[in-house]
Amino acid sequence: MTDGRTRRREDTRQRLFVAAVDLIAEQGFSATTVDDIAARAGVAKGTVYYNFESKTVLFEELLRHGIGLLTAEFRAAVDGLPPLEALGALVRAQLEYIRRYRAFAQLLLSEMWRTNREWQQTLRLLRGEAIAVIAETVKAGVDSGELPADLDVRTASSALFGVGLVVAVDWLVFSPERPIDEVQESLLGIVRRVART
Amino acid sequence: MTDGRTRRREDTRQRLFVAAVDLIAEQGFSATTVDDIAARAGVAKGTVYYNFESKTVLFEELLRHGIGLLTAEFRAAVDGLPPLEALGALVRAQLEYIRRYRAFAQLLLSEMWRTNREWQQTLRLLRGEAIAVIAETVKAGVDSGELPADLDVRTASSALFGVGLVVAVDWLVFSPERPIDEVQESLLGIVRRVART
DNA sequence: GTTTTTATACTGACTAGTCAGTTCGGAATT
DNA sequence: AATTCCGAACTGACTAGTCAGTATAAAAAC
Repeated sequence: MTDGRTRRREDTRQRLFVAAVDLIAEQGFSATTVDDIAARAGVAKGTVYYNFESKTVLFEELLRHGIGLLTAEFRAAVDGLPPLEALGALVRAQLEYIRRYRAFAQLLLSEMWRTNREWQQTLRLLRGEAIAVIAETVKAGVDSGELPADLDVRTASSALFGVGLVVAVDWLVFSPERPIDEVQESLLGIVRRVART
Repeated sequence: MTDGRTRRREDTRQRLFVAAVDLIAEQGFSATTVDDIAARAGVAKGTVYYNFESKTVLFEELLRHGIGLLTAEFRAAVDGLPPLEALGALVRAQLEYIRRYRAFAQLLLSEMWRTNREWQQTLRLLRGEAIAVIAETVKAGVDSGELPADLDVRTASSALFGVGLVVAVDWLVFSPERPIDEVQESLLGIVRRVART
C-alpha cells in the first residue's frame, strides 16, 4: 500500500488536485482546461487520464477529498466539548481550514449553489456530511437548553456553514491585507451573540 | 424614444437578459453558450450580437442592470430613516430583491468571489456601489452611538451584504419549500442581536 | 392615401478556433 | 518485469463571433 509506486502515484494525484483547485477557484470548472491543469501540475496530459477517468471525475474526487478533510477537522474540533464551546471550536476549525486551503474554499463558495451540473449531486451530499457535524452540535445545545429553544437546527447549521465561508472568502478576496484572525474574532462575536439564550 | 422600433429592441434586450440570467445562474458563465441564450430568448444568435458586442459585454451589462436595481432599492429603503431602522430596512430590501430576482442573486453569489475573469473588475466596482449604501448607514449608526463603537464599518457592511446573500440563496436552493419570510425574520433577529450596543 | 425609400432589427448558415478525450510507443521508476 | 508517466499527434464535437441577406417599421415622395 505504501510502496514506492503507490506513493509516487499519490504524489502525482496530489499535484493534480492542487493545480486543479487553484485554477478552478480562479476561473471556474468549465473555463479550466485539462491542458492547463496538467501544465500547472508539471505533468503530461496523458497522466491526467491515467490517474482520473475524466475531468468531471477528477473534480468530484477533489470535492470528496477537500470536504472529507473539512468534515474530519470538524469532528476532531467538537470531540468531547460541551455545545457552546464546540460551536466556537467549529468556527475556529472552519476558518483554520479556509486559511490553509483558501483556493478550495473559494471554489466551494462559487460552485456550492449551482444547479444543473453533473457533480451537483455529489457536492450536495458532501455538504450534508459537513453540516451534519454542525447540526449535531446545535441540536445538543438546543436540547440541553444552552442554545435558544426557538433555533431551527437545520437552518441554523447551514446558515453557520455558509456564513463562515462567505465572510472568510470575502475577506480573503476583497481585503487580503488584513489578518484573518480578525475575521475569526468578529465571527465568534456574532455567533456568541446569536447563541445567547 | 418610445416608437415601435425602440420598444421592440428594448423588449428583445430584456428577453436576452432574462434568458442569460437563468442559464448563467444554473450553469455558470463559461458553461452557458450564446446559442442557449438565444434559443431560450426565442431569438436568433445573430440578434444577440446585434444587441450586444460580445458574450462578456452582455454579461457585464446584465451585472450593471441587476446591481443597479439593487442599489436603487437600497437607497429607497434607507431614505430618511434613523440608522437602526434603516439597517432593518436594508435587510428587508435585500431579501425582497432576492425573492424577486432569485436567479440573479444565485448568479451573483457564484461569480462574486472569482478572480482572473474579464468582468471581475466591473463586478467589484458594482459591488462597491451597493455596499456603499450599507456602509453609510452603519457609519451613521456608529457615529450616533446607536451601533457598537467597536464595529468596523467596512467589514460589517460587506459581511452584512454577503451574509444576506448566502443565507437567502442557501434557503432558496436547499430548502425551497419554506416561506422566505422565515429567512427574513431570522436574519433580522441576527442583525438586531449583533447591532445591540 | 397609396407607393417608394430608408434605417433599423433580426436571421441562420458559416468560419475559425478550442477543448475533452484517445492513442500509443517509448522512457523512467521501483 | 511491472507499473507509472511522458509527449505528441489526432479526432470529433462544440462554440464565439461574422456576415450577407431578409423583414418591417416609419418616413418621404407622389
